[in-house]
Amino acid sequence: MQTKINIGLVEDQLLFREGMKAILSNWPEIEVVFESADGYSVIEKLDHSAIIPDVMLVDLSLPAKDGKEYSGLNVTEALLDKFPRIKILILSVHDDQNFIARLIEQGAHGYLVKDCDPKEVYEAIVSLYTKGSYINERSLKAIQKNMGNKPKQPLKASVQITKREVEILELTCKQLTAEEIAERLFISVKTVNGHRNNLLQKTGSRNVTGLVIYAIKNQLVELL
Amino acid sequence: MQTKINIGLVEDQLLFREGMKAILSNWPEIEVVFESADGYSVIEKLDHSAIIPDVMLVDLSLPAKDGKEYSGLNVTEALLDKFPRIKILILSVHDDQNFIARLIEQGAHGYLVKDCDPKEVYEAIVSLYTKGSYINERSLKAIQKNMGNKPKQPLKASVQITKREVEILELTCKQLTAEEIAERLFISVKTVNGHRNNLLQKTGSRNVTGLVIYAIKNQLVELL
DNA sequence: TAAAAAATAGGTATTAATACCTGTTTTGCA
DNA sequence: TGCAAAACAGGTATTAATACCTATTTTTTA
Repeated sequence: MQTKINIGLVEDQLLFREGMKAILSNWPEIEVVFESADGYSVIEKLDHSAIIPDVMLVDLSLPAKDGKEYSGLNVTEALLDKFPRIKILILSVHDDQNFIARLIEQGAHGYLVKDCDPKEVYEAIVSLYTKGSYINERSLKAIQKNMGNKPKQPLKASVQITKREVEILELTCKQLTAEEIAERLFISVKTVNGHRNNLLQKTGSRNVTGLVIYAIKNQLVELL
Repeated sequence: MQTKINIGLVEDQLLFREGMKAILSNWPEIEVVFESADGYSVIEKLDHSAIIPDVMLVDLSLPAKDGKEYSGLNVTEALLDKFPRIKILILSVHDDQNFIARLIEQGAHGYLVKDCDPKEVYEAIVSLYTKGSYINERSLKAIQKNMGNKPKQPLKASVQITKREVEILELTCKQLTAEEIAERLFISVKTVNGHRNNLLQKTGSRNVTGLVIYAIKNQLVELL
């Protein structure tokens, strides 16, 4: 009779969450005791939760709310700060070496691609619970490659994008020019360009291309 | 003793696929008999498959290959053409009314958001099997809203983006200017702009913003 | 209610992108 | 091997975006 490993899920898609629960139910020593569909209420929910999970599976690309970011990264930061005993396993659709390295550097205890085998998830969870971390081959390579590779920019400055700026971003993504946006919003072109310049600053972009990518990555705009 | 409903899954993420199988295993009358991680091999796999599924769950945003598109949409088209008896249920992360309407117009028999309840998936499958379609409230609204709303542009012109154009797209998404791309590829700025102009034409975009969005939507570039 | 943040608007340059052309060379395929 | 597509490159304008500023008004929040 061993102790159960308590799992928490932070993932916006209900289907994926349910699927994960169904998968994990194959291993009786694992139990999902916490769930959240978003990042911004995780800490609050945990404060009112009877059971604190041992391992938290966090989706990297959680949707933003009101222009504020609550990505898996932010959740990781917050968890490390408030619930340092919880081990964090990042789940992501992406498989970027550079990114994995930075994530682990930030404090995540493990990283898995959503395309991985269910068994790997199990192994990762057990490893996180018993050893405190799970570094698979890919992650290890990622870390090694990025070792000493300074100048490391901060992964995200965790900047605050204002409501108006999100509007500008949305219309920019709809291929409107600054002039058209100005007309649409009944403001001066100068103002629109001011917002754009601020956005370029805040997001560390060089041009609209960067803004669009940023907006999509941080789910500030709808892609379809 | 009733007949089993044979299900096929077309979804690139293994975890999601496994999760879906686990979820569906709750209903004994449903069985997953076919799987594909991509869109371009579905027809071929079906040709060699002993059991043809009754209902095919297709992820809308399947990755492209070699610049050719094989989205859920293309799979739908191909399936309708070659295996018209298979009912198609589109799964998507997005919830855009306009898009749902067009998808159903294209021949899909049902549409579900990935954020839905597992029970809804079951209901949709049963409905597709028994009635041949599954239109929930949202989908219905979407269709009604778009009824008669001509001028309907084709959902996708299914244009062919060349290898070089994809390169240009990738570098453009990395925020390089035309001049920088020219340097990088050892070609003239004029050529780069030529490619860009062609891309604008082919994708029906007004500016780089449109190109970036197109590239991401069609997964011609990596987002991270 | 005072201070901070956001939104507004202006000026002045420079650089980049886009819209039209024309044409040649290279490459892949039937 | 010959055709078609792709890649290449040039010219000439025009429009849009970006990089710097400064400064006022409105809104939010502590």
